[in-house]
Amino acid sequence: MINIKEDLELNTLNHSCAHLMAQAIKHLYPHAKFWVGPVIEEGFYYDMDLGDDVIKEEDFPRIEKEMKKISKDGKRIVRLELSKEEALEMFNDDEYKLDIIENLPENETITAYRQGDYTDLCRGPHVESVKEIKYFKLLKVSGAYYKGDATKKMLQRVYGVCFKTQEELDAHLNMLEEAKKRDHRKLGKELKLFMLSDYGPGLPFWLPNGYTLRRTLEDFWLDLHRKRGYLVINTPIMLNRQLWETSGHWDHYKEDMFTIDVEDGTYAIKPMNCPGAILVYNNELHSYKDLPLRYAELGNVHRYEASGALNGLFRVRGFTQDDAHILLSEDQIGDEVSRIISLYDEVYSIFGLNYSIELSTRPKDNYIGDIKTWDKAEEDLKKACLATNHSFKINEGDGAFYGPKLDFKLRDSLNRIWQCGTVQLDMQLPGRFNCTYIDKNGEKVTPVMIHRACFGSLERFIGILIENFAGHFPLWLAPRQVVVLPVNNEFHLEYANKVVEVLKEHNIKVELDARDEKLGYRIREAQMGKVNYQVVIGDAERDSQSVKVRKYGEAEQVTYTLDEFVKMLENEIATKAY
RNA sequence: GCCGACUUAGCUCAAUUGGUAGAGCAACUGACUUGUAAUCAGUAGGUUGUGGGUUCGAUUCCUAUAGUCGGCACCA
Repeated sequence: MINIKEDLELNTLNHSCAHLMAQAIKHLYPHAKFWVGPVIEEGFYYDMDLGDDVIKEEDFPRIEKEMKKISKDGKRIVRLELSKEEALEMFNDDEYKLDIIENLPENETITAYRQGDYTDLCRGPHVESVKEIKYFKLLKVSGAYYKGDATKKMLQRVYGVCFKTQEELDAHLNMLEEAKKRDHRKLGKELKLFMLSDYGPGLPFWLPNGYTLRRTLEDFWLDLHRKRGYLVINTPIMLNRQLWETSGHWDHYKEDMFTIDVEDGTYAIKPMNCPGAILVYNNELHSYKDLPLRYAELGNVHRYEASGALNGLFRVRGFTQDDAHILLSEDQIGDEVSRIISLYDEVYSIFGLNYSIELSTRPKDNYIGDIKTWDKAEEDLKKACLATNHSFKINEGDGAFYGPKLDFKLRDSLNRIWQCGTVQLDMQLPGRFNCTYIDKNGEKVTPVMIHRACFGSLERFIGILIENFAGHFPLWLAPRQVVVLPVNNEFHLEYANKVVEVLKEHNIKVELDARDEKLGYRIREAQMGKVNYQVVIGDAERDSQSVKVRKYGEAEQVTYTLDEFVKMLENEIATKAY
């Protein structure tokens, strides 16, 4: 992925391209008014108000043509310095620019950039002349709320990208095409991993291959957490409304919960697992000696997500969180968070995934608890990051109402960012549910709770894995590890069956493909199905009790004894190589 | 939820300005008996997402609705 932010020159070029696009649009839609047009990680966009007009993707060629024309014309880009008064005067017919100017400090010099017949309010910098802006492409158009506020008017946003050379632009567009081939929705269908139905938007169905992969992932997760001292539990899928009133969810998130009315009241399908874990904690009396108590749960939750938010496995209405709720004393927070981060490191590195950490701090208004506790908690999270050698970005005011959190962000094949892991400190819920433990002095004390999930949700994480591996999973995770192909059923089926039996005895996920088709045909299907190993059985193999093996994506054929092959597979599975 | 686009056979896609839906693959049947990415022939498969409307006639135009996709907003 090309990261424009890292290249200041490219950054400037893209910003200038946004102006060029605005100028072209202004030529074609003279009544157009422009809000803001910043550079983003990959290119730029510009938000605009076109009145009753609508720009569609089919209009892009027209706009690009106009942009090229302006670029060819080669006007210089001139920087203007204005006082606030002059700026207000210059843009007096544009309520959007006036809005920006009015919010600028009183005595600051305001700059605008002029290229030919187009002048835009802008901090700059820009390239010297529009003729430098040559290799660009408009990519997508969408609605975008004015000031990002859903209660305000919706503007139109056009996205584009600009490069210094045609080659770089082509490479970028080619990369976008390639990325589409890794799309988990496409691969999920092709490899028969999961499906979706109109009868349940956002409620994925796991097909045999996908479910096999998912179960492997779950087993891996369970083993890992038991080894790390977690107690694995399972709590009900729905619970009485009163519980959600106590937890605060009924007030805050009622609209997002699925509810069921029955004779003895209203039940809500759980949108999260924490209240269940707390009931488990409260089931017995605890001593300070027992802390931290780590309850882990693969918890199936449901949330009524906005229809427009749904997206393959990335954003769904029913999903399984690899959740854990850790109850501990305040002085244990730092150590525990460090343990959690190192666990995430271990897990993500097994899959070869890169991530970035964001620390979300106390919201401005909507928070519970005292500031001192918040500050301490935020400090604990920071220290844990530093202790485990991680840098982090701060998301000011983005924490949950009950506590600050660390979010672990992963990227999909299209470079979109998805939150997967999370570590959230909660100084509220244990109090609401009267959780206690007995301290050294025999006093009842309220513990702190950490909510944490490493994958985030199995659905989302598997979506990321599908894209990361482009559907070719490491052997330990692969739902289809080996396919055995007898050349001729009449002469080779018996030995092929024996090979299958032996592999099954060693828990290898093996299939026999003895269909009445040519070998080339079956090979092709095995390759397209991204089966890790294909084993051909013919005269030579039968006579020497061996197997001829070809690895997915490789041309080389290697002959092993059956025993060697089994050992090789077992070794590869054990090392989790990818 | 909002803005825009899309929805045709199991899958991937066609169908001139509105003229009555086609192909490849898959499936099924038969022949072929196969050595590393598609053997050949035949058969069957569709109320064009769904409901209204305009029209002599709608896959095509209008409208409502559902789903999907790209963003926006949201994401406990």
